[in-house]
This record gives sequence, structure tokens and C-alpha cells, in this order.
Amino acid sequence: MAKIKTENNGTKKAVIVQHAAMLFKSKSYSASSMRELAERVGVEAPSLYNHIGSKSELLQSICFTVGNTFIEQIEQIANGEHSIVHKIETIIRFHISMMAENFDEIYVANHEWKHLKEPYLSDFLNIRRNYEKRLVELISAGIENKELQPINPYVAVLTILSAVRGLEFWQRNKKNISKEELENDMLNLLLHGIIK
Amino acid sequence: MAKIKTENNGTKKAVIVQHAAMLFKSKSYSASSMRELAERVGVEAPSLYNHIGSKSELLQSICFTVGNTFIEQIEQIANGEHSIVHKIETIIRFHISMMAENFDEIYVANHEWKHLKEPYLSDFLNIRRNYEKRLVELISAGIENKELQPINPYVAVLTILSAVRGLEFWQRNKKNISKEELENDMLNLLLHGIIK
DNA sequence: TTTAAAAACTAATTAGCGTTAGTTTTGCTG
DNA sequence: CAGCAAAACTAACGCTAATTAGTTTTTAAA
Repeated sequence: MAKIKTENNGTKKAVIVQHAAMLFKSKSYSASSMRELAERVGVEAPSLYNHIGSKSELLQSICFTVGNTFIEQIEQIANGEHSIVHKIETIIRFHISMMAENFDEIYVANHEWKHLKEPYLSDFLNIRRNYEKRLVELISAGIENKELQPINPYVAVLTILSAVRGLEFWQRNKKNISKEELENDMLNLLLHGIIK
Repeated sequence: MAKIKTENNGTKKAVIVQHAAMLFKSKSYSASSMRELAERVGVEAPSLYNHIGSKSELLQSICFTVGNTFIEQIEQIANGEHSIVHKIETIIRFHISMMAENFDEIYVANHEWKHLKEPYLSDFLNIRRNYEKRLVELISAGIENKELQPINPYVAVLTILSAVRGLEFWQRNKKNISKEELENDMLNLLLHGIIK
């Protein structure tokens, strides 16, 4: 039997991945060294290789965990029985929650995916395109049934995704504004605009 | 006398900075090597040092050129005589134009600034905070005089800046949508919302 | 055509990287 | 407590990075 488990709640590999996400976020993937990662984990660099295959495998773990989480979620929401506007609202709220609770991984998936190696790079881009496509379909359906304004649905998706991604800046100023106020104000702005 | 000028329109240093922006954008700063930059410029790596001081000086040039351009522009717009809504519209249109015409430099300034060394890192962050502060003031004034909805002005700035930054994704799909349509639809969404 | 600076080149230095090999320690199981 | 695998360690390899030193070539004005 193995004794790979660690104090908290997962395998040692999970601990390493979590530290990798924090490190990659603060220094970027290329500027992060396995030696510094090891130091943060509390071992020497070569010891990491008892648990992981390579540096780039760490990036893969992070990017695909995030990507698959969002794909699963949008499928569940899109198949629901609510109005389009309600579905979009639910998706935006989900993004904001993920940003609050899994900031490191999401930041890394958003910023460092280009350092993935093939075929993982292509796979990841496919996941992302797939997610955007589902969102475009949702918006298009909303325009067709007159729930939404007749704007280019791709522009709408681009704007919404960029706005929620921008919450990474909020993460640095958390103190000044609560998650609830942020969520409500951003939803209000995206749904109803800034003009009175 | 010197013969530093090159065929196009500037110093050889300007040519190197331009190539650096393209390289840093596609590979990230840390993963870009001076050897590859030299190859793109058409010389051997050590020859670059006849024109520039260091790799990080290239990043500084890019980031501060972009930062100062935006600061100058917002000062000019904010001091104008138009309504708040018109000023905000002008600023958003300026962002979109800059994104279309100086994509490489803006992308690098947005994504790679964290590799700046002190004191340049602090200086750059000050420029950015300053820009955001001016925008918050503008939005606050618009809320006060009832032109705008009473939402948290910081959230509004965050959302607007993130939305225009997201235009980098449009850059990859330029063919499918014109700059004019994009500009009008995004403005419409941010000003009036997505709901009919 | 001479001359001197600008800008290219080759070669080398120093430092850090991811990773592997080989060995020792740790800690659970029987 | 004996045995054994998991997981730590030290040492080192092969490579690539930014940059410097020293030298040669190019360029253009006098």
C-alpha cells in the first residue's frame, strides 16, 4: 500500500500542482523554476519527480482542470429550463465564483496556456473554442426570441468573457468591495448598460 | 555624423523594439531569447547591444510608450467640454483604435509588465493606477450628474477596461467582423446593456 | 583616398535551467 | 523488528540563456 496522502486532503501531486499554480501566477510559467517550486513545497527539486512527470505536465493539469470545469458547467446550465437571460446571469455568476475560489488556477489557465506543448495546446484551444461556441449559440437564441438586443453575438460573448476575466484585478483590491456588490453591479452593467 | 537611420523611418533601436514587441507577444518575455530576436532583426545576438542596453530595457521601452500614450490621451479627453457619456465613448473608441493599430506593444504592456525590474515596475504600476483613478473620477462625475446609473464606479471602470482589453481575441479573428461593427456593438453593449 | 566612428562579427564567460542517476532515509506492513 | 517500497537526498549532466571582450568590416564625411 502507498502512503502518498498528505495532511490536508489529497495526493502529494495535488499539493505540488497547487503550489505550481501560485508560482506560475506570480512569476509566469517560463520564469518559474523547479527549484523555487521545490522550495515552496518543502523538498529538493529532484524529489518533485517522484510525484510528477515534468514541469509542463503541471501546466497541463492546471489548464485542463479549469477548462473541463467550465465545459461541464455550461452544458448543465444550457440544458436547463430557464430563460436565456437567466442562463446568462447564472453563467456570469459562476465565472465570478470561480474567480473568487480558484483564482490561481484560472489565472494560469488564462495567461500561460500558450506554453502548453502539442498536442495539449491544440486540445486546450479546442476546449476554449467549444465553450465560446456554446455561449454564442445561447446569445443568438436570445436575440432570436427577442430577449436580447440585436448585436453581434460574438461581440457580446467577447465582452462578457473579458469583463469576468478582468475580475483578476479585483482580486488585488478585495478589501474595498464585496463579492456581492461586485457581482450585482457587473451583472447590472452587462445586462442593462451604464447609462441611466 | 551617424548613419544610424534605417530604410523605414526611425533608428535601428526602434526597429529592434518593434521586433521585440512581436516576439514578446508570441512567446512571452521570459521565453524569448535575444538570439531569436537577433535572427528576426537580421544580425547576430551580440550586435544588438550596439543599439540597446539590455533585454529588459526593451520591455521598458514598450511598456512606458504605451502607458504614456494612454495617460496623455485621457488628460486631453477629460479636459474637454463634452458630456460625460461622450467622453467615455471617446475613450472607449480610442482604446479600440489603439488595439487595432498598435496591437503588439499593447499586448506586451498588458501581459508582460510584471517582468519589469524595479524601479520601473513601480513606475509602471503608478501610471496604470493613475489612469484608472482618472477614469473612476469621470464615471463618478457622471453618476453624480445623473448621466449614469448609480453603480460602483470602480466596477464600471474594471468592466470597461477589461472589455476593451479583450479585443485582443478579436485580433485573431479579424476577418469575421469589421472594426466599425465591433466598435459600435461593444459601445452599445457597455452603454445600454445586452437586454432589449 | 584616407580616416575614424559605427556596427557588425566570433569566441568566451558566467549562471541557471530541467532533468537523470545513484544512494540513503523514512515509515508502513507483516 | 525485519523487509521493502515510497520518497527523500546529493551530485552531476547537457543545454541554453544574457551578456562581455576583442576584433574586423562597413560607412560616409573630409
